[in-house]
Amino acid sequence: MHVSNKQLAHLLRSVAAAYILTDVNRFRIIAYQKAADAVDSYNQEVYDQWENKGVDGILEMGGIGPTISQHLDQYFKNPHGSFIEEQLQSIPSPVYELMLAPGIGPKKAYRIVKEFGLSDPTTVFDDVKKIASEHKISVLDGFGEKSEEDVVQAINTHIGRLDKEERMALPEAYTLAMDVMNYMQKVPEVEHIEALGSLRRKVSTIGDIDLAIIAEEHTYEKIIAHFVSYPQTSTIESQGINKASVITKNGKRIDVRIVDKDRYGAMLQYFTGSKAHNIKLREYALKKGFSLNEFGIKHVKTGKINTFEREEDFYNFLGLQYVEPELREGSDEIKFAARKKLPELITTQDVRGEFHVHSSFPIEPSHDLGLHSFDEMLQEARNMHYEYLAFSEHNPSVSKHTPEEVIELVRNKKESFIELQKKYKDVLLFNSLEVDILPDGSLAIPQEATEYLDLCVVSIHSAFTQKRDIMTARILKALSYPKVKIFGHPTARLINKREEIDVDWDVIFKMAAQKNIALEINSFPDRLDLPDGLVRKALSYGCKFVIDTDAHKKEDMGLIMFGVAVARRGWLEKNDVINTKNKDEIIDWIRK
DNA sequence: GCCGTTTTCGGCCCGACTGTTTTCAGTCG
Ligand SMILES: Nc1nc2c(ncn2[C@H]2C[C@H](O)[C@@H](COP(=O)(O)OP(=O)(O)OP(=O)(O)O)O2)c(=O)[nH]1
Ligand SMILES: [Mg+2]
Ligand SMILES: [Mg+2]
Ligand SMILES: [Zn+2]
Repeated sequence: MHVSNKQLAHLLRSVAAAYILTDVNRFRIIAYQKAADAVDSYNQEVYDQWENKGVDGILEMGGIGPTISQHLDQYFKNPHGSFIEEQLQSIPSPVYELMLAPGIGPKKAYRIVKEFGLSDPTTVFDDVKKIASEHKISVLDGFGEKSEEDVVQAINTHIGRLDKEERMALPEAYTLAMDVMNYMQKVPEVEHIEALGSLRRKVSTIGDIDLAIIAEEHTYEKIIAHFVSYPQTSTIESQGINKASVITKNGKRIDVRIVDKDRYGAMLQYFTGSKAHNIKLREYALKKGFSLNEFGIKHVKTGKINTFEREEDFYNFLGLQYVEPELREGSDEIKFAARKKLPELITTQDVRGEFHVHSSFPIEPSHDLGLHSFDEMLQEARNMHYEYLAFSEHNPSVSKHTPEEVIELVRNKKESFIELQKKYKDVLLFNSLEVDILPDGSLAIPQEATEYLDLCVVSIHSAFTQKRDIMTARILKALSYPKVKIFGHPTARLINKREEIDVDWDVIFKMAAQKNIALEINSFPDRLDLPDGLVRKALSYGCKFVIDTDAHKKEDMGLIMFGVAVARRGWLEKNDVINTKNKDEIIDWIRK
């Protein structure tokens, strides 16, 4: 039976909880928690990996070691009677559910479940609320009036989140962050405010908003008081001297940390994360005799503390290259930084054009047409100082046209480019299409019509759930047609809406590298496809990439920054990305 | 349970906040 990453992470956290409650070695507990974190941040389905490569497929992701991999292998084959199931059975199952409420961990959950003999995980939240309403929790050892209220509040927060997405798409997160930052800047004592955490690392989905503030120490109290009074606050999770957290009416958490200017560098480092990166960095520092925290670097022997206003100096002090936030995921970036071998990441300024925008040209496609005309899109390209642009509308609908009509439509488009190119001498035009990869791997366009194209983007818009071997063969076939230069939004995922296709990426990447077909990094915030993890994998096969916006209106062309963020998170340098090249190099690439 | 250009054994990040405590455990970032 298929196990989703979400279920798997919960499973591993449950084992960790069972171990906490049975007093197992604390580092073994941490190993299970780390494994759960790794599953959460992995952008392929671990179960699929296992299904096709076995234990090696699990080990490959990093973050899970040989023992847990073996246990998972056994669990996936048959959970009944498996080691993992056995561990879980030592604790009543409602504990694992109750733990999901924020602020309730294994110990509190167990205490309550045990005391009242709860046995049904499906009703545990209602059961506990009922018990609380009868004030039976406050009389327990270690509990009181306030903590009884907090339990109910935690359950309500959890339930309130159930029908919402767990993680925000980037634009939503930016909007929320901006709103809070604007609100905080009403306090004149706020010298600087900045979004850190996953937002600074530009992760594709954002769990909460993390803000760092610079201020003088005597103003902290005033600033914190202002923060928790944010109009959208629903509950104040915590309110301390230099940090506070609230949950908004939409169920979104906002964390704030305040620090003085002299120590901001260390705070930037800590609060940008990721957690895995921080732990690896701290372990690395310990070996060199230093202990790190969000305020500075302590020499363990002498106790001397160094402070840092700049984050770069913090890394350099440890003998490391500065690590760009997008690389701080706790994979192997610290090793590279120690050897001064980190990549020089691509920037938005490096992008000189793109290959996937939709115009309103009446190509009569089976999917959606763009909103703006060639002219309007080209004006935008000019504004962005692009040197070239490929129009890639969806192919003309094959069900509504004869092959001859399709050929006619494509030729019309090509002919209209002649005048257009004269008008826009500074932007080299390419006649392209985004062609459907049909379920059998053939392209939704007559071969003759492609003769009028300079290139085409091929992508999947149907039959997303084919089995891995069929899907792999389908894509290989599609990539073998002439004029195919770009594999568009390769996984076809829609964040929070549609899963990635299941395919043997090793085979696809090998073929793409060999045939000089670029993998698209689609910048649309609900796609971000290829996902960053696969970008890095493809890079190791020598693949090349294009960063496209898939713009359906001119304003969408500004989304390119999101695609660049994915590229950076995939460790790409300028040279790995085709649309950083000049016109002549592009023409060469298309001919190859 | 994991892992290795100083280790295959012996270490493993570090601190803030809360409630119920008379010194701390639990939970979280
Ligand atoms: N050293 C250390 N730092 C942590 C730990 N937990 C969190 N942090 C730091 C690094 C995180 O990026 C930062 C913000 O924490 P969050 O829980 O908000 O995580 P992050 O923003 O990375 O991901 P998110 O999208 O919110 O799930 O705080 C920890 O256990 N140890
Ligand atoms: Mg966060
Ligand atoms: Mg946070
Ligand atoms: Zn598409």
